[in-house]
Amino acid sequence: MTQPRPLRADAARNRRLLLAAAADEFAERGLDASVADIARRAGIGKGTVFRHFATKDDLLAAIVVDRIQALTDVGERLLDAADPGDALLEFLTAAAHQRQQRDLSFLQEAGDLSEEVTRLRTRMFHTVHRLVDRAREHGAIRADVTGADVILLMCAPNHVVSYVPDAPPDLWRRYLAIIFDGLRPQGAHPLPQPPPDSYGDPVGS
Amino acid sequence: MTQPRPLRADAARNRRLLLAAAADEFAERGLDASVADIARRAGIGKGTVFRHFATKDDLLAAIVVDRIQALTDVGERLLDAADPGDALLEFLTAAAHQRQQRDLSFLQEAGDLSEEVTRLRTRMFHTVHRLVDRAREHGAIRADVTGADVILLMCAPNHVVSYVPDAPPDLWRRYLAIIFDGLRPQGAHPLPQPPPDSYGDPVGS
DNA sequence: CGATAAGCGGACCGCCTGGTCAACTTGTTA
DNA sequence: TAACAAGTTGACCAGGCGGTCCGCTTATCG
Repeated sequence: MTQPRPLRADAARNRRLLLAAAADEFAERGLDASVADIARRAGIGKGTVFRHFATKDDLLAAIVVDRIQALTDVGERLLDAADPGDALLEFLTAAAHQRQQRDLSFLQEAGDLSEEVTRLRTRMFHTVHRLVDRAREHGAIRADVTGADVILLMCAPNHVVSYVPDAPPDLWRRYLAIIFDGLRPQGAHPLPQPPPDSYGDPVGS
Repeated sequence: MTQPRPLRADAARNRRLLLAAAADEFAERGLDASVADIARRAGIGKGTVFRHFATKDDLLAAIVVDRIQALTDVGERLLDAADPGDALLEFLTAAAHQRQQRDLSFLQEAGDLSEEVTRLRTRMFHTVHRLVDRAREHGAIRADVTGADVILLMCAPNHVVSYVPDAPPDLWRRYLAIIFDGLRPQGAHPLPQPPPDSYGDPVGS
């Protein structure tokens, strides 16, 4: 069902170099990183990039799929943690940690890259909803925030930090802590607007 | 000291159309909006754009200067409000409100556009620091957050909302409320990282 | 080893971008 | 109204982009 013939050894090596270089380049320069630069960084020709991935978006999708996959795994593993509040915080920490480089908006902006990305993202959103529901039932977060809220806020710590030049690598933890405090029930003020009704919601949930 | 000759009537009109079109276009498409599109939207020729502003960055700077100016005015007016906590919240509301369209990162990314932008931005940051200091002294926000923190978090509500397609125009208020709750002293957990030491800090303050 | 196809790479293409320019139009003023 | 400077414009340019292609290299395997 998958490829009948395995990659040639050098091709496999180049593919790894390419993915690593692309991840770095996207992380540093954002989505506008040029294919030529990525190829140069990987030490391969530009043509080789397009042999491995038909378009630049396909290359990006491959990286994004990887990240979403990893994050979903973390989330699902945390679903039966003892303390649901800690579990949610840990999940958000993992999410921000894997994105600690420049804000890529990996999970959000890359929405329409491919069917696979969409599918995996939906699955990840589903996991977040369950983590949030558990935390809410446990009284660890306020009653009026939803999974969609958390999904939207998930990227904020990285985004915030991206503005400060030469930021210490763990600065995002500070803003995650502030935002998470805003999600806690203690001292919560009523929210002025309803949550977005469908964003990030698994269909029918 | 300023221009000896006033603009011709049609030129002034075009300038206004241009600035309005550019603001809209930047708001909708972000910083990548093309000069040609802006000109088309304004109903003028592309050459005319460059007669009014030598470069695309100059055009952007003109808009940014305007926004920063307006925001600083709001902030300074709020400096002697009765309730410093409310004043800070109101300032953040004004900041998010003026940026309620697509996330432009006006204040942050546009850092090096011109000397004037840098100067005005520094002045605005100074105002924020004073608002935050007052709010903290008044016990309205937690002791461990700084002006730099608030400056960084200022854009987060807009950024967060920018991910949801067809968001209700006031949705950002919801996330501003959550983040502001995270800034309050009630139920605050200690922050894991020190604040950025210099970002947004007026020199020597 | 020798044959073969998988893999490689850089010249090349079309497109779009920010920016220039010289011919043309028009508001202003005496 | 006449004359001139201020303003307008779209064709044009160089540069960079994603993507293609074909002659060359090289890993693989009988």
